[in-house]
Amino acid sequence: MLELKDKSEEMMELARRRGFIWPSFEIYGGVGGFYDFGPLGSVLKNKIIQKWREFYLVGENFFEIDSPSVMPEEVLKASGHVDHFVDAMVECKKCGNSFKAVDVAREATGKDIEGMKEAEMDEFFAKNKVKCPDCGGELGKVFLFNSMFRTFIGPGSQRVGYLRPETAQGIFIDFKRLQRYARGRLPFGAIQIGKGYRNEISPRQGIIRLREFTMAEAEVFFDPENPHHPNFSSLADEKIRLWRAEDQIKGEEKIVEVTAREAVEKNYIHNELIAYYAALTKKFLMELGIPYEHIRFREQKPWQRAHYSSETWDAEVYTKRFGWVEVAGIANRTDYDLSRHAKFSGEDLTMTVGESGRKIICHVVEPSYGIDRPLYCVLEHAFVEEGERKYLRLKKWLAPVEVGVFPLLKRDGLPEKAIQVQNLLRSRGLLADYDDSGSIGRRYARADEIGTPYCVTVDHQTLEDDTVTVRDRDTTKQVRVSIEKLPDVLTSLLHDQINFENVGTPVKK
RNA sequence: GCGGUGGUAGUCUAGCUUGGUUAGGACACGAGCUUGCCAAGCUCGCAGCGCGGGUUCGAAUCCCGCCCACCGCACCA
Repeated sequence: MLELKDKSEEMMELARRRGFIWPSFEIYGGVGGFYDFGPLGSVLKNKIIQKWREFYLVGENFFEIDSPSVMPEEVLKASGHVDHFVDAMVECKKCGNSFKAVDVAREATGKDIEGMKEAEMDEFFAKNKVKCPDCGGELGKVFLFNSMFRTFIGPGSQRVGYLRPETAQGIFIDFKRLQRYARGRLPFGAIQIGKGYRNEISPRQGIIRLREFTMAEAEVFFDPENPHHPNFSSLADEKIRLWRAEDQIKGEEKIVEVTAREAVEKNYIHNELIAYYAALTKKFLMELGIPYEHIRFREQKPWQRAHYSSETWDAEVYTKRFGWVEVAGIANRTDYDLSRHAKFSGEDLTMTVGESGRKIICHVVEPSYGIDRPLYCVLEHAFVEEGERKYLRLKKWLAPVEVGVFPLLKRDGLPEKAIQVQNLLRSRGLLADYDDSGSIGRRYARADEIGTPYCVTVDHQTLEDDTVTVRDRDTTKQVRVSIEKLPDVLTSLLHDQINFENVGTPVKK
């Protein structure tokens, strides 16, 4: 176990050193829960987002929108976040420390006061003569700490706003226009990719718990009388591993492996759309390079669910560092959000369906993904050690540098030729980096470390016949390819469309 | 938030106990030489005591506060 932890620490050190992930505000000492993506991390992150768009924008044919991160208070009152996104706290009048009211009560009296109103908590503390757990001082009144970042819109601090805790609300707000855009089609989906903000009391676990993070969310609107996905059959036979709430409650770590169809038939998952998106999520994660056995879906127990959810399945990925990590959640949000926004805004958010002209409030199934967490999982799973050789075995298409271009020697015109090759590759849309520093072996090692799948080397033979060697990261084998064919060959290789052995003449070591 | 441990170049680290060193090394990085394919070698170079205060003639070293990281607890809608 210790050894495994060292390995993931080594991976994080690599990520920091080579420009994937950096602590934010570092020269001012840093602030917990915030991270920057460096040059390589940014590309990697964007590639993950691009893949997600392939799944949801292209594959599902959903509508993408982009709405503000700052939201006026009314929106989040309606959504329930102002009231439910909170912790009750007490502050000591003497030493000034703040504590969770529930914890202080449990520590002092052994009683659970979860669910009480603030006034009831005040009464409870007074009756039980509860003092500050740190200094024994008098406790102040219970107050609610909301985990949303609060701000003001405009000068004069009149209008309260919050940084959005989820991108989803932006979609619900636009429902009227979206359903018109969909021209009556149901189900239809809308997606949004962007930052979300949660003012965590104590962020931990590096990039796993951030105060500002990127999420990719889809809201699938459907008629509650017809909760079917038109393409369910295309994923019905996909296998998924489920950890049901029932088994969790029994204390059993029992995983049932079923197809999406069986999950619905056996009533493990109570909604076909959820089963469909679970299967799609599994495919997405595997596409990023997460192995099947390291993916499971955990059903949230009733009391764990968000205030808006009637059923939630979390997609979890196994990591050495943090154990099972939630990377996506698929929730049945019912008509909660639309009903609430209809009520609070006074707008009609119903939709008319079918020949009967039936008016319905759409129900919503929400597949909601983090981007930062899967990115961590991708890095951790990609990091391999083969003796002294340590490198990222990233999926080829995911690598932030796709090709390294090296002159074998720094003379005889080889650097100039290599730069020409690099320019050719970049002009064809490939992320190609040039490196002429140190021995050729060192350069291969540098490239391997950041997961560069192919390295092209220009040697003396290049000057004679315009061919170069192409080296495969995983096997270190080389083939000789003509420069003319190089862009197409590399592009095909990156998308696993051809076999490395078949792209050119093998080079003897 | 609580308790514990820690913070010295890009990275890993010596020095801290017992205050006074030009703060040492290794790797990495850069320049040059060398090098016809997998972290070779040589020369030179860049670069550091988390932040703020205090004690002291003098602080990387002692004291206080803060920040950050790691472990455990709690939290994770």
